[in-house]
Order: sequence, then structure tokens, then C-alpha cells
Amino acid sequence: MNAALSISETQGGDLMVTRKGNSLPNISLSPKDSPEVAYKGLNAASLELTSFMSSIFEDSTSRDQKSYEQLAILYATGGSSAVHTDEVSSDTSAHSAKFRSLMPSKLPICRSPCITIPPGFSPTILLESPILISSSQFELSPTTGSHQTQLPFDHEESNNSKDGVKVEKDSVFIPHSQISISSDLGAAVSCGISHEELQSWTSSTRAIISPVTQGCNLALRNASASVWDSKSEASEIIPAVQPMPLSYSLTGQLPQRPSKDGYNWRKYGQKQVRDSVYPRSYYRCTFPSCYVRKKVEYSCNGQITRIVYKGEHNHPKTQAKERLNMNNGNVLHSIDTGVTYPIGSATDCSSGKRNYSGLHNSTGYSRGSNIDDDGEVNGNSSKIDADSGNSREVKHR
DNA sequence: GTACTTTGACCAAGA
DNA sequence: ATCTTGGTCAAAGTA
Ligand SMILES: [Zn+2]
Repeated sequence: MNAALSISETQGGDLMVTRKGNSLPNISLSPKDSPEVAYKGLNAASLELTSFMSSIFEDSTSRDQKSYEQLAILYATGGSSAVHTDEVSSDTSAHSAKFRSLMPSKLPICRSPCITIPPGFSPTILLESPILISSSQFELSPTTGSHQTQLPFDHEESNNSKDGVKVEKDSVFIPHSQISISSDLGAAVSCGISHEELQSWTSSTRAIISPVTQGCNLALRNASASVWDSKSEASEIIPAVQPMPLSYSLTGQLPQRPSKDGYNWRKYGQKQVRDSVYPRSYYRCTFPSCYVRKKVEYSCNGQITRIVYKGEHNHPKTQAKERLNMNNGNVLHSIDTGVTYPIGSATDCSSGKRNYSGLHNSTGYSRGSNIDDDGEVNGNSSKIDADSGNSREVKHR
């Protein structure tokens, strides 16, 4: 593959890596195309991504030395780039974090296909690794009508459809994502996973793209790389960048939860943005004294097409899934850190509660439980007031 | 009383 | 000065 690489900086200081060339297949599908046709075309596109990742990781040297940024650039250049990580290094200032996001230039209507893992893929590997193969299931919220994802391990139920809602079988969630390589179609591969795990994944399975998209014109043209803010990359224990769900069902409605990334998020705003039919949602981490924010954008079929993180978490992830898995014991085990925290301990972020009344708003709250990113119901109600020390900008009105 | 979403309003920056 | 746009606030509502 030969393709020109273009690295540019936007006015906002974002770095943009653009792949020029035609190494990705052009696929045009009309809404009238049968699912089979769409499937074949999309599958071909996803295979290229997969084979690319595999080819990189088959090289042990590459595996050891390539950073995620490099991987993204490699993909953007068709594997021929000599660009070094430094060239796409991002601001590492802890307090000057700003959104960094790179998107394909002008996109077709629909950016995000679903890259899914075939049913034959062993979930065991994923449960033991940061790669979570999720059997996402969307169900209508009784109140909002939006969807909620189901816990990844609910595999047996994943194929069931409730209330006529279309169900996506499997989804890939890749924690530690630092870079998202995405096509115009939205086929995205997050590179921030461990090398071994990704190799294992790419060598043992085939990413496929679901034959979905309701009424969307599909066009896969130029690929581009997204380099997310990587300033917190230094910390293995507290990764700042969240997993990027590669697949959501195509229900045409926004998922109520943007991602299963191990952190709890509170939505604080939503905005209709230009060039997008769907609104952009703004979330902030609910952990006390953590001011990480993220923007989530969706495609026409409800898939997350873009997640932009701002800031750095100062706490471990909340792994609701693990808590349920280990269950019965009041133990929380972090996949990422390998550290086990007793629930209720200072490091148990699941119990952290932000006192919003003094910081974000003056409203009282009333609800019995906390449903975190994984859809888990937390009965925990211990309270931590840690809003002092808030360094974020305070607006006066 | 808690935790979260919704949503109109507000603000700042840029054109 | 005005308009547009993106980001955030915060009251109200939900569970
Ligand atoms: Zn956080």
C-alpha cells in the first residue's frame, strides 16, 4: 500500500493525520442494496483494517516498539510511513488539556459501520484482557426511549430482541484507546490496546462489519487517523482515554450510554452541531475531583462515531463488569491495574459521589441507584465530598 | 436525599 | 454590532 500522509494542525491546535490515496476500497451502497450486498462490501473494508493490524503485530519488532500513534500513522500511510510519534505528540500539560480530535474531512452521511466479532470468537480472551467483546443489546429506556447497552458478559441473551428493538450481537470495546483509525464509513479501530491482545484478536478472529445502516448511503473512501489527546498516556494505571465502542446497533436512536469505558459519566449538555443530524453529547466524569470530559457524537444509525476526551482521570476505572463477575465478595478488581480494591475503600471509585449541589448545580437529586457505564446498578451510597480543589473555570452569571 | 438526564439559556470566540 | 457556533450551566424532571 502506498499512500501519502498529511499531517496538519487545525486552528484549534488539533493534529490531523490524513491519508491520501486509494488504498481502501471504494464501496458505495445505496439504501436499496440488500443486506447481503452491504455486508460483503463492508466486510471487505473491515478485512483490510484487520489485516493491516495483523501485519503490524506479526512483526515482533514493530510490536515492541510502535506506539499507538505510530500505528495510526502507519495505517494512514498504508504502512509505509516513517513518521515518528513525536510528530503527533499532543499536549501533555495536565491543565491545558483541550479536545483533540481528528476526523475524516468531509464525510458521507454515515460514518460508522459496526465492526463486530463473530460469535465463534472466544469471549474468554476478552474477559481476561482489556478488549471487551460486548454483546451489546439496546433496549428502550422506559422513560427516555433511548437505548441502554447490556453488560458484555450477557452473551446468552445478546441475540434476543426485546420490544422490537434491533439487537446488535457483539461489539468490541477497546480500552486504553489512544488512537482511532477510522474510515469515512466510520470503521474504526482503536489502537490503544495491548499489543499481545490485539495480535491475539486479529489473528484469531475476523472483524466483520454488520450489514446494517438504515437508509444510510455508505461510502468508504479515504481513511484517516484520529489522534486523541494522549497526555495521560503515561499512566498505565489511570488511562485517560476511554474505550471506543466499535459497534452499536442500528436503531436510529442514540444509545443512552456513550460507552463502556470503565468510568462513570454524567451528561451535562447536548448540542446540535453543524454537519450532523444527531446532537453531540457532553459528559464529565462523575468521580470526585476528576474533571475529565468527553464529547460523544453519533452517526445516523446511533453508533458512536467520535469520542473526544478532555483531561486526565485521577482515579482507577470503575469496572462494573468485574464487580459483578467477582460478585458475592465485596471486592473490586481492576483489569487494568491488577489491583484489587475492597469496595468502599478510598480507591473504590464506584462509591465516589460528587456533590453536585455545590459545584455544578444547585438542584437536589433523587434516585435510588446508580447505573454506571456498564449498566450496572450500584446500590452503594457512600458519599465522598471532594469538590474543593476544583480547578475548572467557574462562570459567573 | 441521591444520581442522572433533559433542555433552554447563557457565554465566549470567531466570522 | 450582529450572527453563528460550540461549550457549559443549571433548573426541572426522572427513577
Ligand atoms: Zn475520572
